[in-house]
Amino acid sequence: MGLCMSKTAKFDRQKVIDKATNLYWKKGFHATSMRSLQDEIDMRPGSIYAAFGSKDGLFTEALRHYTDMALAHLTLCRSKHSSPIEALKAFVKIQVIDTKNDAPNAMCMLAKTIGELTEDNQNLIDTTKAYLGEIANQFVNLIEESQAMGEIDKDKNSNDLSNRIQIQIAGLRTFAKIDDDKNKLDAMIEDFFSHYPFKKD
Amino acid sequence: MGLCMSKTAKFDRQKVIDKATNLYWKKGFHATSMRSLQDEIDMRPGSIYAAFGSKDGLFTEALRHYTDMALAHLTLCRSKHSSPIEALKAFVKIQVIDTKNDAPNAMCMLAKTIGELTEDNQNLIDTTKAYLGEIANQFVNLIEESQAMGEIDKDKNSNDLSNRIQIQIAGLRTFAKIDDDKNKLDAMIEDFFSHYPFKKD
DNA sequence: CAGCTTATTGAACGACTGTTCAACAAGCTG
DNA sequence: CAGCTTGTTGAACAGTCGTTCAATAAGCTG
Repeated sequence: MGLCMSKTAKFDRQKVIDKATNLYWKKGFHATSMRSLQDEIDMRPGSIYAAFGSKDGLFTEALRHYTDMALAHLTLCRSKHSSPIEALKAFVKIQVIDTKNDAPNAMCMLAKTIGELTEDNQNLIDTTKAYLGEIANQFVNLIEESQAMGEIDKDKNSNDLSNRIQIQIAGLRTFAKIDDDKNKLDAMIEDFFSHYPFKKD
Repeated sequence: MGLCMSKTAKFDRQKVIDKATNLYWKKGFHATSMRSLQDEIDMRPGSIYAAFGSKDGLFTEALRHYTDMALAHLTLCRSKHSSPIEALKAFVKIQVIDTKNDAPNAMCMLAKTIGELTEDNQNLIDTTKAYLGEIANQFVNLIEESQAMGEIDKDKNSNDLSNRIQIQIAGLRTFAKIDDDKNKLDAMIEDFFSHYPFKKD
C-alpha cells in the first residue's frame, strides 16, 4: 500500500492562517463572519470546515499564529540587543508604536480576545490565557537574564516584573487607539523601564 | 390645548438603561442581541425602537450611563478623601479590584468598546472617546488640585499624568481578567501612586 | 362616555449566521 | 485507463440578526 494514494494539491495552509489571523485580529471574533473569511482566504465553506473544523477551530489556529509571531519578534529583539532589558524595551515599542502602522489592529489580539469573549467560549478564553502565559514566560526569562547581569535588582520578583510589562503593553495599546502620539508613547515606555521597579528608586 | 393628552404610563427609562448597560457591558456590543436585550429589559421590539431608535441608539445611552456612574464614583471618592491623590487612588482601586465582584465585566466598558469596534461604527467610537475624555478631564482637575496642595510636583504635566492613570486602569483591568489576585493588584496600584512620576524619584 | 393621541404589542421581513453534504474534480496506485 | 481516495465545491439548512408596522391598548381632554 502506498503512503499516499490520493489528490495532494492543497492550499497553502500557513498563508491561509495568516490571512485569517489578520481578519480576526482586525474585527474580533464575533464581528468576523465565516462569509468574510471565505472571501479573505479564498476558500469555500466545505474546504474550510474540512481543514479547521469550525469557526472556533480556525480562530484557535489564528491565536497560535499570532502568539508565534509575537514570540518571534521577542527573539529577534533579543538578538539585536546585548542587554535583555533593552530587548524587552524594544519589544514593547514594537508592540505599542510600530503596530499603529502595519498591524490590522492597534490592540493586542490576545488582550482583545480576553476582553471580548465570555464564558460562552470558555475554551477559547483558556487557550488565549495560555498563550499570554507563554509570552509572559519569555519575559520572565529575559528579566532573570537581566538580573544575572546585574541590570535589575535580584531581589525583585521576576514574575511580578513580567506581569507589570504585560500590564503596560495592554494599557498603552488601548491608549494608542485614542491618542497615537508616537513621541508621547515612546517617552512613556522609556520612563517605565528607567524607573521603579526596574531601576532603583 | 392641554400640555399632554395621551397615554402617559411608561416604563422606567433609567432602570431600563441600567439593565441594558449591564448586558452590553458584560457581552460587548456585537455579542449582545436585541432579542436578549428584550428579555433583559422586558420590552417588546416596537417599544425599544420607539424609545431608543436602534441598537446603536440604546448602546449610546448605555455608554452615557456607564460614564455617569464612573464620574459619580470619582466624585464620591473625592468627598471621602481630603487628599485628591488619595481620591484618585481609591477610584482606581474601585475600578480595578472591587469591579471583580459586583460588575458585569472586569473590563472598563469604554476601553472594551474602543477595542471591539471598528470604523464600521465610527460614531460609536467617537462617542466612546469623548466619554473617556470626560473622565480624563476629571483626573486632570484632581491632579491640578493635588499640585496646588503641593502633593505632586507642579512641573509635571497634568494631562500626561491623567493619561498615565488611564493607561494603568486599562492595563490592570485587562490583567485582572487573567490573574485576579487582589493583593497583587492592590500592591501594584499603591506602587504606581507612590513612585515616579507621582512621587519624587 | 367619546374622541384624540400616544405607547405597546408581536408577527413578520429580508438579510445574514455558522455549518452540512451530496455531487464533483483531481491526483495517485496498480 | 480503471479504481480508489481524498480535496473541493456551492447550494441549501435551520436558526438568528436588527428592524418594521399594522393592530391594539391605554390614558388624557372635552
